[in-house]
Amino acid sequence: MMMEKMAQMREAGAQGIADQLAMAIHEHRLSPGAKLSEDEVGEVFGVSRTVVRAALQILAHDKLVDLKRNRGAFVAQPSVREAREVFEARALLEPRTARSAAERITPDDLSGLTRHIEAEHAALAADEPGRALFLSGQFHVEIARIADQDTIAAFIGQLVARSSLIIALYWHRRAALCESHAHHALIDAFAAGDGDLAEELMKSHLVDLVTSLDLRNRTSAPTTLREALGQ
Amino acid sequence: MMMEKMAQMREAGAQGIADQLAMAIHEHRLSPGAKLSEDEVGEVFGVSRTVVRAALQILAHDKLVDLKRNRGAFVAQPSVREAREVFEARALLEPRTARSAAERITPDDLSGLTRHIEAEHAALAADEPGRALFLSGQFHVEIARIADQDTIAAFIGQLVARSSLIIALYWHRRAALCESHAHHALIDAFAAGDGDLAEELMKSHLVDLVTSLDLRNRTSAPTTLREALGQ
DNA sequence: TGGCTCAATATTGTATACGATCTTGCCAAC
DNA sequence: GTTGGCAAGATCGTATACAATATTGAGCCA
Repeated sequence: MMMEKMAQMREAGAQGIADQLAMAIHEHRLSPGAKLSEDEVGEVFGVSRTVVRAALQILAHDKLVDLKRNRGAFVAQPSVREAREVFEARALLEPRTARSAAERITPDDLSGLTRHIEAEHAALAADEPGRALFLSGQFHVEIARIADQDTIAAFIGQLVARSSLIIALYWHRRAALCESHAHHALIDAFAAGDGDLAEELMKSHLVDLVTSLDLRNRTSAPTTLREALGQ
Repeated sequence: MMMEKMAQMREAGAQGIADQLAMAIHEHRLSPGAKLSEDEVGEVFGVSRTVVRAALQILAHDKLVDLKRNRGAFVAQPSVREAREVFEARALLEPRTARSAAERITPDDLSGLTRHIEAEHAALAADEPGRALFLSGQFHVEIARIADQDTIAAFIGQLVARSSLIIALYWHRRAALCESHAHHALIDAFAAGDGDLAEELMKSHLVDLVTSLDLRNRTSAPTTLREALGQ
């Protein structure tokens, strides 16, 4: 595991560093509000601030970090409003994409998805809930890839990553197993080539996700007193 | 007009430069395949390569420019496949967003949209078809803003900009007036608060847009012989 | 004359240096 | 004791310098 990380570090470059930071955020190893100092990140990855800044800009564009002028980069803290918007966008994109995937899925894709879920279970068994969450998100991206829609897949990838931040901030109900069940049901629909069912399952899966959050309008006051203890 | 440009230049910074380049691309003043040399752009805007690189990265992330390692930045040349994907994504996002907009539009929003269309007509009358195309695209973004969905609006903004590149490459039929008519019809639906109609109109408007393109699968060979005269 | 190698040039990739801005802690004044 | 300002430190924003890579043209050989 340590060696794996070292190898990833060598493949660096701005995009590589951004990918690793994004994964750390996605796996909840970096919490919302955490400061990402340019010097510190540069030291960790063994590069200069120039490339670190490029990486942070990439993450800022994906709304995973907030870039505050002359103050630095911080892991983003999506507002309640932003959280609703993210899931609204997912509700528009993912159900119809799941239908397309069901209509054109191949046996290879299907076994790939199955392996994906198995990896997710393994992560849970290994007591790595962050990694399980990441894999659970990638499941959604994979569906878009199967639907042969790279552009939509890119959007969903960004929305899924932001969803991970939203979950870190607003998670309420325990529903890890529920997630897994929904994904299994989707795979069954894919295997049956049932587009209608896949679309409907994805739709309700996303509704379940939102329902598992606590998006009551508090956390809007905190802005006044400097992130309200967030940072 | 010259003064306006100078003023925009002063508000620069990486995002400002990216915005201006994006608008130039959107207005077809920069053609697909055009090279954006760091030194040249830096000289034009009076900044160093550092900030130019940041601007180009922003545009690359929006898929408006291609960043080729050790070769430079070029205005993107979307493939036929990418073109189809962009309009597929728009078809998922925009009709339902238009419905939401119709359901919550205010009189101020409505007059704003009307002024928007008038500006588009004025640009056409002034023989600035590029600017008219840009305004026509912003109309779609404005609808998402009226629907109170900033996240979706950002996606649509990116897709609209890429659509402008696609139009530059694959435009076939003259349909400038047709566009205008579709937007007028949408405004009427908004004024009537008719969500069903707005959704349906947007759906067919997007279909019309795709239909006006020539997306037959040629232009995949050109890749071989270096942009095939594109650059 | 045609093709190949290699050097010269140009452009990007990265690091470092310097200036600007913000934070923070201290001290004085009320 | 609290508040205000000021100075020292830290961090970011930008410019510049140098290294790496790709392109181009000339010269050489077949």
